[in-house]
Amino acid sequence: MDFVSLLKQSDLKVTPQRLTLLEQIYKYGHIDIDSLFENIKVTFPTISLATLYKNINAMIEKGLLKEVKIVGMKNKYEITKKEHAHAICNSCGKVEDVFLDTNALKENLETNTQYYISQTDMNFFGECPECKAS
Amino acid sequence: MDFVSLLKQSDLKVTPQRLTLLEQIYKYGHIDIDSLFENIKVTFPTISLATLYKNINAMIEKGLLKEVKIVGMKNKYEITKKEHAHAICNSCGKVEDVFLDTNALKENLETNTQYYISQTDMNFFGECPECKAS
DNA sequence: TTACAAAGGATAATTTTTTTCCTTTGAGAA
DNA sequence: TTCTCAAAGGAAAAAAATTATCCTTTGTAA
Repeated sequence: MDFVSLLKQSDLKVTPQRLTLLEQIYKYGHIDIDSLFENIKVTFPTISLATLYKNINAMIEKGLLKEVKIVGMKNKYEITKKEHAHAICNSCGKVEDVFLDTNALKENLETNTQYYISQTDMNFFGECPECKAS
Repeated sequence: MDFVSLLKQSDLKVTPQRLTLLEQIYKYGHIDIDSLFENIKVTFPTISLATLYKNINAMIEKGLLKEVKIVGMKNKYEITKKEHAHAICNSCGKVEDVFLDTNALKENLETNTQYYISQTDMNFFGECPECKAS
């Protein structure tokens, strides 16, 4: 993942703090501000929450990151990628990306409501295979 | 809508504040804490935000209310009803309920991921018919 | 290199949500 | 109907989450 180019394309300066931030989000897939803060402090002990928020908001504005809102959880952040749904395990709390074809449903909604739909945001809650087994 | 029975069934005392709260949420469909506060203060000028939060949280816990999390908006609350999606207009900010058959998609996800899915949460963003026209 | 806008960091300020503590009230028992 | 008391309301404070301010540092392009 070439985060340097990603930042440059968005007219954001390439700083070591930002690279680490992106690496951590990428590594965890979905991460909230507190875990992110804990993880980044290992590399940058003096970084402040304010810097994290400023960077996250800048990157969301540029479309580099997306905020993931899930009922019952603190907001998480993810690297922007092809539109996808989230599968969330109610037992272990895991959040996974799922790439589904949602076109039929979208068109269904469009003909029903006369809305024009440009984005979707879907969360599926239940039990992951591991938790189901135990 | 019989909010008195609804509260009783949930072992929550029936207070005028709670009835007004439920009536307002019902009336608006989806409402955030600030609008709710403004509206309820008309009837109960001394009500406090703390009371609203306490009641909303109690009702969410009892399953009477649901928190609606939409990217770019403050959390909203709705009366619990049959599972449904939300259509959100990016132009005027309107949020509408849409009842769709999401079973095919759910089963698709289940066979793909081996998750067992018990609830879904779907938001569709775009333009409502009115904003499309203008 | 140098210049300078942008980013980082410390701190304070705001905003949002929860807790505490005391008063009031709904609802069942007497 | 009155009494009792746990639960609810309200005021205030506390805690948690987010944003703003201000000064120092740094990335980047000339």
